[in-house]
Amino acid sequence: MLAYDSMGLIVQMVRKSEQMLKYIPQEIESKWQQRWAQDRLYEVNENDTRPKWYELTMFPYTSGDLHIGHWYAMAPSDVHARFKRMKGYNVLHPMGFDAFGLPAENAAISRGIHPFTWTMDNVERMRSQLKSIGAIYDWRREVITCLPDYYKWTQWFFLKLYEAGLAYRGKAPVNWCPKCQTVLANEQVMGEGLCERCDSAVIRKELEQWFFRITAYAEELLDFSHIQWPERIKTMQKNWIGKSQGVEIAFGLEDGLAEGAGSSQQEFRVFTTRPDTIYGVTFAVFAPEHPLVEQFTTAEHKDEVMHYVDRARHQSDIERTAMGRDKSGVFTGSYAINKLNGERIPIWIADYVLMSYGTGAVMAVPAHDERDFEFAKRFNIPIKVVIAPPDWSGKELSEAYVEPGLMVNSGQFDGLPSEQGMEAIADFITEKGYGGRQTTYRLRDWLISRQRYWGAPIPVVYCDRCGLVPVPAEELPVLLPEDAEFRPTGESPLKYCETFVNTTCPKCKNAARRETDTMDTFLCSSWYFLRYSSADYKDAPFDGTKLKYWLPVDQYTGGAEHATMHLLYARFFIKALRDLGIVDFDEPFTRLFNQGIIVTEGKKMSKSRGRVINPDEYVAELGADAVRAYLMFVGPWDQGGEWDDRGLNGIARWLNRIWFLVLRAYTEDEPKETEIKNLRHTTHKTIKRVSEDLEKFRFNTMIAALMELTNYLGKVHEEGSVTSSDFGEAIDTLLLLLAPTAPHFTEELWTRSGHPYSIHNQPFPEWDEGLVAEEEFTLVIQVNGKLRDRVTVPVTITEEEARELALSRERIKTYLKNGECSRIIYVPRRLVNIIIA
RNA sequence: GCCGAGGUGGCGGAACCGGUAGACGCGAGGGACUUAAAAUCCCUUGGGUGUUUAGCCCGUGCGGGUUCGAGUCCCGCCCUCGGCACCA
Repeated sequence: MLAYDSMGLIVQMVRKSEQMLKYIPQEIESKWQQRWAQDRLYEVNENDTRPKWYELTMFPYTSGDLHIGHWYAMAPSDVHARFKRMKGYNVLHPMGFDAFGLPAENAAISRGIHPFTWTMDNVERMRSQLKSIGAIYDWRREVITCLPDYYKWTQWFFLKLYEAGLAYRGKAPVNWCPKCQTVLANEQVMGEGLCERCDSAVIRKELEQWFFRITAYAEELLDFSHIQWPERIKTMQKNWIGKSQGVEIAFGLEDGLAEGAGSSQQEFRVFTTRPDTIYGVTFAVFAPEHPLVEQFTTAEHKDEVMHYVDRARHQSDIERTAMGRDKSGVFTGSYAINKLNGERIPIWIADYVLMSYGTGAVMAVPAHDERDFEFAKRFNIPIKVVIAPPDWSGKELSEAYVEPGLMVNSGQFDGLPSEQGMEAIADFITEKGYGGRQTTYRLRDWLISRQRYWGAPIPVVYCDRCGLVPVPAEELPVLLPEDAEFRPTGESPLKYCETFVNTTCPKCKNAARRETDTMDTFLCSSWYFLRYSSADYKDAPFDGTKLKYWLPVDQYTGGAEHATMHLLYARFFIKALRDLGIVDFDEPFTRLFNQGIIVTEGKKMSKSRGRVINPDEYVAELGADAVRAYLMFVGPWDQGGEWDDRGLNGIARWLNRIWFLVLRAYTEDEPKETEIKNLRHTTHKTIKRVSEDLEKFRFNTMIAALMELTNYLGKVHEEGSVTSSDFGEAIDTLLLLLAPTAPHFTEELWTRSGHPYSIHNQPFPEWDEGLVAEEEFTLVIQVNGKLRDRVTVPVTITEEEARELALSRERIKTYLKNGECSRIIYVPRRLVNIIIA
């Protein structure tokens, strides 16, 4: 036995030598990354006996540097993919770049760099940053959407959809900046309806553009029964598609008022979800841009109406529909006839009616619609109650009554509850031939035209003789000209690029002009996940055999901000391809998980506010593994989290403790059976927790479980209370459980502790339910629902024993003195609650 | 306004199906080691009270309710974040 003093000295010396053993990530991370790449450890192929698992992360836009938000998306999904890999799946987890789009063009305009150069420089930088994550990306499959090898097929898909009648040209009002000569996305229109680039007033302009007929799939897109997606996202898509059922009904136009062009129309149609209120119609309203407006406006109102229409056209959608705005409108001088009661009602135009929804005209029922009520009040139009509110005395309403009720003032339908009235009137209208039941969607067709350079050119030619001619597939790709000029005006460079515009007609070989619009980048991202299956395939967008093997995507992860755009477009695209016989599945992404956003100082990171965390310096200092683990620890992945360097230090300390634990010699000191049993129990419980957490993306609690195991093993190490082999087994388990999270760190420790390379080819540990099972539990004893005592008891305890034990406890007895025990509640494996009156 | 998510210590967050609130980590305080600092290790850490290793009271945004028992369920509010915006 050593004396205490010298014992202390030895401990000191050991501690000192440990410091020399310190975990230095810089020495191991690049080493293993190189080794894995050299050994093609993560390259995957189709000839594999394991079941396939396609785990996809939304590819990043090539905006510049990768920031911590990218890591927050990439690292946890890689952990999940690695977990699946260790669980015995043949895992495809690819990476690529969404490379077309506005920012590249803006950089070109403001800094004189060609968009291609700007984008590819960003790709280079982002790729090397991505490599530092230590993910299992199979880089042979990289996809970059702005390369001709890729966009050739984007164009090919366009042609396919065109042939199928799913792509068409049409006019659509858009946000148009007269100065920039470009269409603006809603988000590019600033508050007052000004262009974000040049501050000019944005107007609404009718432009001839290309559309995809996504509305043809509206009904099928509402069916989520074959995919496992978050409720949140499904609800958002449902609301976005906005199905509503009602009736379309014709109103007559009063004769003799129309003056305009020859064949004047005798009626018009409106859509309503409330046919039960049709007797309460006191006016009709048309959208200002409705084509009939000109026809039925009377001479004396012409000036006023034209003025209003013109004003509406100069307002953006945003401005026009801004909340809290007073209703505006003008009377046209014409009247319509309500066919059900023969009443004559004035026709107005107002900008609260949208041309893009329903028929562009509404029957207004001020008594039972808030907007119509407001409008009627403003212009002194009668308000006629046809659905009686409860306890209605026949008085005027102070606000619209929109709830169901009994029908009044409705002719033969009086007395019917409004729900029945809807059906009765719908039937009546159908019988009389006035109209019929109709389903309407809020969803509009997908506008894919962009008046910009940096996108895939729409492969179409306009010929004076042959008209619109699609470019034959063999002539693809229609290449973007390299020599386009970027003028600060923001005008579409293609329009002014003679060498691009001037071409020959594929049909008649005479001079013709190319379409100068390019395609929305959401098109590129609607099929990139197909390309990963065979990224270098030359004869088609993908190799059919490989596609069949990998697709659909088993697990997709990405931000919830894509709920109604990318995720909906991709679903549509796949359904369209399926109907064209190009793919044989219905949905692109079987499972979906949305991660939250990582914030600093409680706010979203934004480049403009200088609040962006760059991961590089943290990776350089503490290692990618620490950053990976930290990002998963900050909070539930779907809720995002707060970036705090101090928390990152905590993770680094934890990894250090594991480092010592594994490499420091273990000495047995009288191993005890109970301790060995306890060790196995704890280890297996952790395997279970970690496996279940990983499966469900609950990364934060998974890390906590591993920390607990580490702390426990630390104690065991100090006490030497189990055999060396038992301890070694537990350490191996810890490393295996940690391997998906900290791939470099665990590979180093795995090989250092004498195991053959590579830990990542090891199966994930399995737990033994028998070892997980508890032998004891803490029985809680409550009196009147308040915790008063607890005892550790065997799980085999019977109710009778538990009751007796509870009542026999000294502490409980003191409570029993104060009153009669009226009842005892026993919850197995939990508690005894004694009720004292 | 509507839809969705959320509100728990000084902070990030745990808590299965209604059953021990605060796991795990950060931060803070104290101690050990050190000439010193860093690093590391140990102890304490929701608030109050107390005879200070017992015990008791309060406590999960606010107000009610259901229940033997509520962070969890119900009703009514308040606040934060994300999305959508006159959809007939």
